[in-house]
Amino acid sequence: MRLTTKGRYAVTAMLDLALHEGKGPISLADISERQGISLSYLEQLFAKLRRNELVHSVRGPGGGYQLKRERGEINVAEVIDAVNESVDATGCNKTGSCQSGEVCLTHHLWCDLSDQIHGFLSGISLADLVHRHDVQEVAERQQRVMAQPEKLIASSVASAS
Amino acid sequence: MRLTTKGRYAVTAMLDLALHEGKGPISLADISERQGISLSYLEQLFAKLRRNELVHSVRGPGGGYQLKRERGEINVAEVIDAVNESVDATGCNKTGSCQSGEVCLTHHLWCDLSDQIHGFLSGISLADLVHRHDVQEVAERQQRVMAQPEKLIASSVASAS
DNA sequence: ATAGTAGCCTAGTAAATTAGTCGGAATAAT
DNA sequence: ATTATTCCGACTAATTTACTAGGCTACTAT
Repeated sequence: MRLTTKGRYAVTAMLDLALHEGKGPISLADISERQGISLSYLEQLFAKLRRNELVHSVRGPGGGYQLKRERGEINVAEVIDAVNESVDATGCNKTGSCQSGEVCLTHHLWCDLSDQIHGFLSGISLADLVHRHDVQEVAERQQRVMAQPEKLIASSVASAS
Repeated sequence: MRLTTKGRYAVTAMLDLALHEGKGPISLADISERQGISLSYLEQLFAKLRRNELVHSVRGPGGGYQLKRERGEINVAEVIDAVNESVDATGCNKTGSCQSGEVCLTHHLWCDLSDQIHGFLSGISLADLVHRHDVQEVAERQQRVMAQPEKLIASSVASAS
């Protein structure tokens, strides 16, 4: 099991889409700016999200991405699964062949842990996140920063040095 | 966050120690054989476990390792922490500086997930594992295999090819 | 004393993964 | 036609994993 920036980026980007729903397709350039994620990297992640039928793309100018399902029908676990291949904590992919064909001493423990994590994350939808206070606060801050083009340039210069 | 064989090996090895408690120090060679983990790799893991005061070592012939605390007083979370540095799911190490000094859109979600995982794993002690049916079954199987030296050689030859 | 058994320590390494970059299509709106 | 965007493939530096190799140190049994 691994949860790195890859999965975190995917969830963040999907949440960004959910927050700006109803404004037509959202371009990856917008998400890149707002969330501070490399555009090319986002492209790779969205290729996987699209293959997993989580988003729908519109090409050409004014194009971008939209959620393929309703916000309430997409949960965090499947977003991570889409880019990461599973939040499984076992080494044997739950097959039980961890120690030369047989289950290892701790196999069931990792199965339990996997269930725990999956249960937790699959119980949280994008709609749930949109309604959270902390998410709304951060989203508002990001709106304010986007409205100040000078600050944007200053911060990108600072991060480049 | 990452949970790989590293953390799994550590927990498995610690559980092996817990299962064979009361028989004096257990050598890493024994654990290596029983659990199918490379001896040199075990040495590296146990160096960390020792630094974190989870095990106590006895050098020289007949030496090995013993749990430093009672089985009921060592939980799975701290074993993983010892070799892995934390089961933290955030990218900022819970500092909240994920996006140029400020919290990112999904910071709190990862904090919640971290708490969830830590809560689950810290609630399971080595004693709990020792008493589980599935663990006892696997432990008995490992005892039987160890009692058949020919089979051991045959399986090691097979895995080497 | 000394041989042998263990733990201890450092260094190296192949393979995989991460988090990107780069360049160039294909597509659609103006 | 130009431009904005998704799409696609190849490449890469840095990091991590899961090891191996080899030598040293402490201890015990003989």
